[in-house]
Amino acid sequence: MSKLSAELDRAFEAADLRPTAQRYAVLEYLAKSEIHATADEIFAAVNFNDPRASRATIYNNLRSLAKAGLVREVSSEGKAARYDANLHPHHHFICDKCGVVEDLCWFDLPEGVAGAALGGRRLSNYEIVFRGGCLRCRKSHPITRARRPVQNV
Amino acid sequence: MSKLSAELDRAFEAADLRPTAQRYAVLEYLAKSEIHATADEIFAAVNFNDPRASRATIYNNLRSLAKAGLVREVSSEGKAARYDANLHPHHHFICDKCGVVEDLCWFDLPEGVAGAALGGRRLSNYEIVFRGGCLRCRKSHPITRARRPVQNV
DNA sequence: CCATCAATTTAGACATATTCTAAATATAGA
DNA sequence: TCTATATTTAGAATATGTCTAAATTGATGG
Repeated sequence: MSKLSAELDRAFEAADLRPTAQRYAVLEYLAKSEIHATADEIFAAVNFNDPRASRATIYNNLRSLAKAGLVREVSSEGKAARYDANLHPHHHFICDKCGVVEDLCWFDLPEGVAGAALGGRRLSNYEIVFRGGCLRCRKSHPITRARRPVQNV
Repeated sequence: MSKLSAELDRAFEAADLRPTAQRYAVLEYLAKSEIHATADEIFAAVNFNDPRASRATIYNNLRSLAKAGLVREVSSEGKAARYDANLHPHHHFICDKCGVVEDLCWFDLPEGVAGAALGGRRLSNYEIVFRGGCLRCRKSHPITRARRPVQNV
């Protein structure tokens, strides 16, 4: 794996976005963190050592980064939006029980499976959101099953 | 297509959820409406004729219905959550330009494509979220294209 | 190095969305 | 009917997100 800082620099370069200290800190935190943080968590983390970003700046940067495709807002059960660095494509898994959002390796949909459903719409990207029991929750409740069986995928 | 009221009755029955007047009205509205309404829109619609549901009740019922799987919270770019009746499985399409959320016909993932990505996680369900230009927006900007081409799916 | 311009940041006020609370009401089952 | 539980309610309280106007920063050209 290449060094994170180099990867972030490349991402800013490719997106043609000024890597200001605050904006960089937001993306860096999202790239390092596993938790798909809320704006508030990002605010706290970025300012942990040294208060140097206001709330408005966190929101401003989340928007500019999202617009550039470097971060993604992920489906959040609660009310606060959760954000995810989007440096590499990936799918998501959300635990029904504990709500954790996990990244899954990317795989393409096989060619042709979605064409009919999409009709004539122009497609720019897609992601699959899986739900079920995460490994941690499954361990504590090994016999839990989906109410209706889901086809093997 | 069977009558909606019968379908709603069956859904409540299957979910073992009391079909109170207010709860029924929320699900009925979501099932009829195409707009993936916010809590506030549901509140306004349900009370249009006759004020008979408070905001708290709308939220309470959205939660109980979501927990039972009869409605789904769909990814909302803005801040107010949007809800969708989930009586039949379907995927979603979100327009990059106008933000509209459209339902797409369901299709299964081909067997085996996701197994490796899921690891040992227990799967209860999944959905695919596609993004791009809806038919209406495409019509007004026919030459728009994805910046990086997306594989045909 | 300086002047200039546009982008960014900031604090805090503001607006909106959601949850909570405690009392009232409705419903199912005995 | 009686009882226990679930649901509903209005409004207060909280959480989340946006806006504003002034200050700061960084890039560019002279």
